[in-house]
Amino acid sequence: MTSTSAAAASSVSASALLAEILHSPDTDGIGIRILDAALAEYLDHGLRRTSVDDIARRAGIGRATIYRRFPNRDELLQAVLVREARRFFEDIAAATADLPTLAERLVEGFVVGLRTARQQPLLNRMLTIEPEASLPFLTIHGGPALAVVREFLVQQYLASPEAKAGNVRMNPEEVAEILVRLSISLVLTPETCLPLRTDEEVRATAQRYLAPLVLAR
Amino acid sequence: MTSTSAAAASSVSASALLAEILHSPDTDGIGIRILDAALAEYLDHGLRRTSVDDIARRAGIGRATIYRRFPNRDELLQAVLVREARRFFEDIAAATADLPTLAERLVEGFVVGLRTARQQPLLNRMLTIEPEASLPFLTIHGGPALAVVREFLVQQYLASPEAKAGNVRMNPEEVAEILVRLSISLVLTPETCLPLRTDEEVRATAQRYLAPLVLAR
DNA sequence: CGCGATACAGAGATGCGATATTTGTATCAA
DNA sequence: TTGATACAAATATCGCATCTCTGTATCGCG
Repeated sequence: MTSTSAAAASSVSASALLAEILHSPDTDGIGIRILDAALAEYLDHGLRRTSVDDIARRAGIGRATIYRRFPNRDELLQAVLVREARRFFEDIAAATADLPTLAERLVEGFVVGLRTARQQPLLNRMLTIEPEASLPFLTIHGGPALAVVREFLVQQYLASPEAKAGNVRMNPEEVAEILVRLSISLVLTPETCLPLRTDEEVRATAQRYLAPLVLAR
Repeated sequence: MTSTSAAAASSVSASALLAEILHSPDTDGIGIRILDAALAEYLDHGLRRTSVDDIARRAGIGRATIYRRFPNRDELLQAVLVREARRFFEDIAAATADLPTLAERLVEGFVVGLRTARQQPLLNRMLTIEPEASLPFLTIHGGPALAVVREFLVQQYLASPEAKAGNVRMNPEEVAEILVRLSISLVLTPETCLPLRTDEEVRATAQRYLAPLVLAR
């Protein structure tokens, strides 16, 4: 293994990567079984200690079959991460789809995003058992990840009826980035004096400190 | 070397650690030479690859002398970090001492804090050459560091004339934590869409997005 | 044709002694 | 109080052998 890197996406633009995540091609039954097995192995033994053989055995298929779907080990990991990211985005989108105002989308997106990220099994498992591999992609090499989530939120904001009506003064990119940075920070360093234990607390805190960002400038 | 850890401060309270930093005993000439030499060695070769011998040779003193001032290798590192932290706090305090309002202190503290952190030689050097050692103390084990800076900012806010007058509605701890989390995030992941290139841009951005926090709730 | 199984070379990881360095303490003379 | 030296124990480092894994090719099979 040379890189363990799954965020080699640094070169492509954030919006291109986001599009790839949101419209990732549906794989067939075997493809899903491979991704499921890979995810399970990653959770059990980490990225480092998971071999393609382990995944194949868990999926009950031949190792060659995996190489027929995925160019190499790293791209398989990439595919697993893309799927998790898509699920993450779908959760947020589902929770904010019916909200008309920008402020509501912002607050609820933060609530659901933070909760989902905090509960994300793979993310949290990697942070605890393989921080040396995962931390860099959320910090010093976190530009791409940050940009993708930011662009997704921008998309969500711009899709709101209020935004479509055209009376929005805030800069969606900038506000989104602030929210994403705070969320990442809270996932990486959960110890906080902010009331963020329950969803209700998160909502109230976001209401108080983040909702006003809609009016900035 | 067993820990490389300098943030073993997890057990002591943040305010106690802050007091230790702000009122760290002034060392004599030799003590300063040791700290200077240690800092220089850390910058040149990193924490991992610097031995007590290296530091002694650079300081032009005997190795035993170092052990007479500092219990062990780790506490020497600790002392260097405490001194850097004190300088960092002093920079912020000096820049905001004459500012009467809470909002001004908040904005200028952010401007100076971000600039100073971005330019901090040791911090940036460690993040680039030894991320595996430094990243955890700003992320998964970043609670203590976060709390110390937060408590310092709270102290700064409460020292403002406006706060002393008693008409402050905001929760200083919570607002401070948001600022610190954003600052750390920006240092760890400099890639941003926010206008934060020059001091003027940082000030304007803080004015727009952070100053309103004073009025929260 | 896609799958599972097998074989294979090259790369990379792992384990393990031997060696060298470093740590922390003690002791000495200046 | 300092610098120099000595010392044992703990770590780090290195070389080397071994093993595992990756990625590709090739087979027979349903």
